[in-house]
Amino acid sequence: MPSEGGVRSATLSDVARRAGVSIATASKALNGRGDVAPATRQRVVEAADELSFTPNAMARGLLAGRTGTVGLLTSDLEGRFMLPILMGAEDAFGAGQVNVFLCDARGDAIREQHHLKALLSRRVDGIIVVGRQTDPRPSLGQEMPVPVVYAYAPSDDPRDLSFTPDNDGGGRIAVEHLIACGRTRIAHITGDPAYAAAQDRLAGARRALDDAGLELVGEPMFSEWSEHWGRDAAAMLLQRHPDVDAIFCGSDQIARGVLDTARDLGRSVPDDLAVIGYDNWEVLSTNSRPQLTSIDANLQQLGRHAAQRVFDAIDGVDIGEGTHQLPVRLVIRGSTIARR
Amino acid sequence: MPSEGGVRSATLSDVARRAGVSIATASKALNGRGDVAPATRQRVVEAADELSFTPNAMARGLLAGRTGTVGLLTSDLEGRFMLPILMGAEDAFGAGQVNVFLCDARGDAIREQHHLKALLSRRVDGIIVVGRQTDPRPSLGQEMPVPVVYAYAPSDDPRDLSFTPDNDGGGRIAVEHLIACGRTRIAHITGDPAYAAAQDRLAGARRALDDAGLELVGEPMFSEWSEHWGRDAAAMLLQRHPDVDAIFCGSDQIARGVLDTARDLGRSVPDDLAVIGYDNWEVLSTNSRPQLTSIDANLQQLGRHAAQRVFDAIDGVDIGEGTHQLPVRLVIRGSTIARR
DNA sequence: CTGTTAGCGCATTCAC
DNA sequence: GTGAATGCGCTAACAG
Repeated sequence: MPSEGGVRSATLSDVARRAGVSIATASKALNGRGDVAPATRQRVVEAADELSFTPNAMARGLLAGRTGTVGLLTSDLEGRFMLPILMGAEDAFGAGQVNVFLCDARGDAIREQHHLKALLSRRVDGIIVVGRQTDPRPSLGQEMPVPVVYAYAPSDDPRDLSFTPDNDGGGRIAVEHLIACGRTRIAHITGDPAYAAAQDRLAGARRALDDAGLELVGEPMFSEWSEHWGRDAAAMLLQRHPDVDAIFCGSDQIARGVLDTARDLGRSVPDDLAVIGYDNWEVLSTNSRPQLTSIDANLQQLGRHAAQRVFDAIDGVDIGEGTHQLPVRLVIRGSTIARR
Repeated sequence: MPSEGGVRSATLSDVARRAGVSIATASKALNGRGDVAPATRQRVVEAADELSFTPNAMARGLLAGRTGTVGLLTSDLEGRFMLPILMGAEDAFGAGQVNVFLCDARGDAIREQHHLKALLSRRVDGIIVVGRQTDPRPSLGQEMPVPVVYAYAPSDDPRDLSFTPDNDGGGRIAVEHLIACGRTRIAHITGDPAYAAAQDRLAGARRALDDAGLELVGEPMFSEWSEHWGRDAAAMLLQRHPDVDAIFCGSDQIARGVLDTARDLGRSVPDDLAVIGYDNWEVLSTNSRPQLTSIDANLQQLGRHAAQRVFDAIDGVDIGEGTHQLPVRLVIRGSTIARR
């Protein structure tokens, strides 16, 4: 009878009655508060056990003024960015201490407003807003009754606190790695130029090239974040600039497409052509031939950061403001350095 | 100052005072309960607005005996199966009415117990347990104070209610499709034989072959759910049985690997060799050359089902028991039927 | 050491 | 129509 919602959970007064003490004493005994005779405590604990008593967090929260819950407001349907962040947040909160309300707004502002209202009504102690792009998103406003931290997609209001990956830095270390591998004829194939991520990564790449006295081979190629585009772009690129010796790709998907075309055209990777991806989406990056070197945005750490700040704010610490770009890291695999 | 948690949210009595009425009247006015003079209601609503009053869901829940929350207890780190289910659940709950606590146990039983305790303490109205395999998982037990529904991974206790995709049916329709495409020399490459999913899909495939008076070409090839295995297995298979004209793959990842090898060996897909995947993981299935025909488990619908049942149980309806296999569907793309 | 009292924010009787 | 009183389950002062 899984539907058996019938057996009302035991309350503290049930426990107290069974242990033959007052409800206050029972409370103290279970929470280790105040002075309770060991024998009494023993009796109370046993009674609680027998009734499988579980304290009502709502009643507790009502009194304490905090609920021990946090809202995660997202619009990342796929969860590709949201999930690592969520896991990081759970880590930071120390499983069990804090629980997370997950709300998916599906990219709809109305729905987001709706969810926000619900979260506030539930008196969450804080809110983490997770976007699916690194472009700034509308702020929830300064009038929030609880601390708000933005993750991945920063707020467009500098008075808010936001954490976002350092895409510029990512572009830079990607190209620095290619240069360190001895490459000098480097091209760039990336996704939708309307994305800040595309522009930032390109800017970082350009700076690294500049520092090395190099230039991008051809113009950066923009279109969509797909394998198809990676294949087509690589074909065009290798035809027009056969002397290219490395391609920095704006995403792992694009890089997979590039690898495909390279294979079709008989260009050997990495000897003849080095390829580097972005995002380190493991299902793509570790299953290609060769495996993809990529840039990892450390999203789990980003989630931990965001959660930590929400935590601090709850404890009354001032969490500051502004958009903070968190460091990314290079994950080297076979597409840039040959295995021996 | 995003840390500004200072402004204690307004309470109903704040609203009442400002509107010059009693707290009881304010409550009725805002909830449309009882008879309140239109003018009075007007005043109360305005006061609530000015204070941006948000009712405290905890206080309300304490009184009502239900919280309007549901726990989603998962161990699917990637979220590949969990997320569609979560979205389906949110749909069924009608955004805003019910909120979901998401708990990731990371496949650790201790952690799961911990989270379960927390959920019960929060007095969730129901729990959905989501696994990452279709193998039966340990039941949470029959003594739960709230309704529990299992999704994707069924409970090992038949007294529980579980929803899982019909893998046998999936194997069958996959092979039926291949046969309908005129294929007769069909082989099977799949993942870890310890997975029920692998065995069930194979069983379904065998039944379909049987019904058509056919047999699998060679033995089913088991190993891991990866592209690498798909590539290696296909190479072995095509060498030993060059006359194979179709391959049913246990996952889209494996199918991607198979496509790679087919291309390497100059076997044209789908003319020369039809390939069908499983899971319809779109990032893989829609980006291959050609795009992958695959079996979609309708996970979002599965999530909606599970949520609906939890809902029913909350309303006192008996939700029944047993493991229910939900229908899957065939998604036809270019890897089995040539585009014209 | 233990029990009594008050109150967190709200919805619901039941008098007026 | 409106308001005073009651209690959901719990913890924190206090008094015994």
